Amino acid sequence: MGITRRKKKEKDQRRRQIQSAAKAEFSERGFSKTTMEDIARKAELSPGTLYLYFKNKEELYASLSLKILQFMLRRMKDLSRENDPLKKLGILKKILLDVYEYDPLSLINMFHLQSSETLKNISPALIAEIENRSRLAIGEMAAIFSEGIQRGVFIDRHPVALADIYWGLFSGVVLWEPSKK
Amino acid sequence: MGITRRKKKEKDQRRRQIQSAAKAEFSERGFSKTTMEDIARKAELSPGTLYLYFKNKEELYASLSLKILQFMLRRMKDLSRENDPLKKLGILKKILLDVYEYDPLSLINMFHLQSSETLKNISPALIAEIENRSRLAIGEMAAIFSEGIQRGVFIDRHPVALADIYWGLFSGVVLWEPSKK
Amino acid sequence: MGITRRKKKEKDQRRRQIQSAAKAEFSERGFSKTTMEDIARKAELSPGTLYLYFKNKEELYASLSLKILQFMLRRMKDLSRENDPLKKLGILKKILLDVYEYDPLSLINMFHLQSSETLKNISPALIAEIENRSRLAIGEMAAIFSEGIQRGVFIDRHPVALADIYWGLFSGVVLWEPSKK
Amino acid sequence: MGITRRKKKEKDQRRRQIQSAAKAEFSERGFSKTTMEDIARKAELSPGTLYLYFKNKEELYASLSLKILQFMLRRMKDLSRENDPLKKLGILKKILLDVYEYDPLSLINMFHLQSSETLKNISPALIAEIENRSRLAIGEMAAIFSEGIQRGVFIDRHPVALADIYWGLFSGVVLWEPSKK
DNA sequence: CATGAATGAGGCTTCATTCAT
DNA sequence: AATGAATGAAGCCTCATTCAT
Repeated sequence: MGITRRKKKEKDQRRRQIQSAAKAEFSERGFSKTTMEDIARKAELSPGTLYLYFKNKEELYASLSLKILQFMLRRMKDLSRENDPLKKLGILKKILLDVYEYDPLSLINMFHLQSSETLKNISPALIAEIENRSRLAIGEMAAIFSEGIQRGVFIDRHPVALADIYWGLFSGVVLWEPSKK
Repeated sequence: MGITRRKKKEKDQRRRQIQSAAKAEFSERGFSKTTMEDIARKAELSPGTLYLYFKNKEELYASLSLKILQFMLRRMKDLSRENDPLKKLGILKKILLDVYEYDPLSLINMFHLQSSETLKNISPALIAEIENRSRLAIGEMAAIFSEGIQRGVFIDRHPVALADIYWGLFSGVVLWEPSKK
Repeated sequence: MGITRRKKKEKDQRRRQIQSAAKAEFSERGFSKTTMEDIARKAELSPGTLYLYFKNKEELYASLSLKILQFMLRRMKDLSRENDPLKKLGILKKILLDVYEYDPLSLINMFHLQSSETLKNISPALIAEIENRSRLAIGEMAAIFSEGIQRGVFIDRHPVALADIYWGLFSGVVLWEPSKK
Repeated sequence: MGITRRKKKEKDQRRRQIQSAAKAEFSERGFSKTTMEDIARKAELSPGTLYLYFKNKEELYASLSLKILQFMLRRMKDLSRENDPLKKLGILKKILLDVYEYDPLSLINMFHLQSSETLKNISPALIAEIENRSRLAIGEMAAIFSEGIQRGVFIDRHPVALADIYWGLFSGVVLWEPSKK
């Protein structure tokens, strides 16, 4: 089934091509101001083609979040190899920076997705998957703080709150960065 | 001129009424997803009336940023009364928290304005004013770091960069907050 | 409240103006081939205006059925004044012809609505109302046959079936009529 | 020419396969709401293939009418063997019922074709052929009435009008039937 | 011949903005 | 000044049709 395989590969390639164009456009103009035609033009495709790969505009947008979360979770595997909470925090910092470098635009999209309106046109399955991975990521971070508190290395606050703050600080810097142009 | 004065007062009052409604709606749904009719309904006015007070949707949006920046700059006057860079930083923290408490929604809108889409329909004059005030605020903050570095209290990095980071952290926390629902 | 009253009247008038244009266009080209712009042009309005009076294309279409059913039911009041089943049948024939003459186009639309796809964009309330009235009309007809059978004037078949047949014959002639051009 | 013959047979077979799928889909959802992909899926072919057998959607639709008309005309040959107008009418009734039973869906499609939207994309040749056969069928029916009137068996009305009415009643019942669900 | 990915025209609908009252 | 009905441009999306493989 060599042909089938190649077909699949080309299809995946096309998907990525669209996602790449979408990422650039969404990041530059935001979700609402970006038109499907903008994305199609950037991807050098016709508008109709986008719909062969993504059910609608919102799913295309959300798919970008999924990608970056996937990458982040993969990298978070590293954390389990380290024991010292402080060092874990260091690794976490490194991971977040890596994620930012790997794909700053997607990251920004994700923050927008999370901090903005409920995107009601996204299929429940996709939403569930994103929420699931988000929870995993925050949970992973909370675990670091939880352990640090237990060992008396970090101050005693709710671990999830600490993870939230850390995350908030990071996203603040990330969001602020491009606005300086 | 008593009547003229009263007229002016009523007009200002109406303006604020609209801004207040706009603030709430923009914060909840974001700029693009908020319709002028949403705002009019919330302000208990008709859509047409909004245009008697604001040239268009974007200017109404931008005017919210202006308001909070005004407040912030007024509060920043306090900084000049203090000499010690570390204490100044403490006061700055206090100011930022005050600003957040004074009007979190406007603040969120402002961060969105800065970090997101290019609002090309805003009149150059208004943009200039916002940029000007933003620069003033960041400059005020940079001055703190600059002084601290000179006195050897802070590490030696570019003061504006430090101010940016501080500001980024702040906005990160502010923007992250509501997304936790 | 003279002004309010006048406003209401004008609004009703506009609704009818749109329905009238829609009726003509739908009858000529059928539901799917008729565009909202066609209707707007015929009504000498802009496309957007149609949506101030009807939620969407399907509701506009369905509203035409409602109108004709209303007329028909009003006319069916006459039936109760007559006792003889055969004469009732005569009156019924007259009513159907009146309905056809009153508004042949709407009648055709209604048959298309009934005999075609499920129009899933119609609000449940409107669907319920149409179905309710349809049932009333068929019920009224069935009652005639039921009585006629009891008195031995009509052959003994299920009254609703007879009503269906009668209705089917009538709609057959009605549908056939315009196709001869 | 055995191979050529077989090829032709396979081609015909494919054509019928498509028509069969089209018939089912058109009957269920109507012309406009049925997509070429719907039909292709039902026929277990790809959309592109349909265009190898039919010039476009409308011709595919119209071809269904042609088929049933062909069948009807073939059956109408029987009429010439009978002399008595009343008996002819009985045979006609039988024929119409046969046609309905032979292929109710095509019949419904045909009535829709005739009673609804102008199908301007159909090739003039095909339209001509359909109209021709329709006229033949109606003519055949009119002949019955004509003869019956001459012999004083039927009331004296225009024979074509009588044929139309008879045909209208028939189509009414046919179209009404499925709408009762 | 068959495929099915790609195209792009065109339809429905929303909403910022205007303007007659 | 205030209204709110009307406008019409523009966006999302569908789907008949084509064409390279």
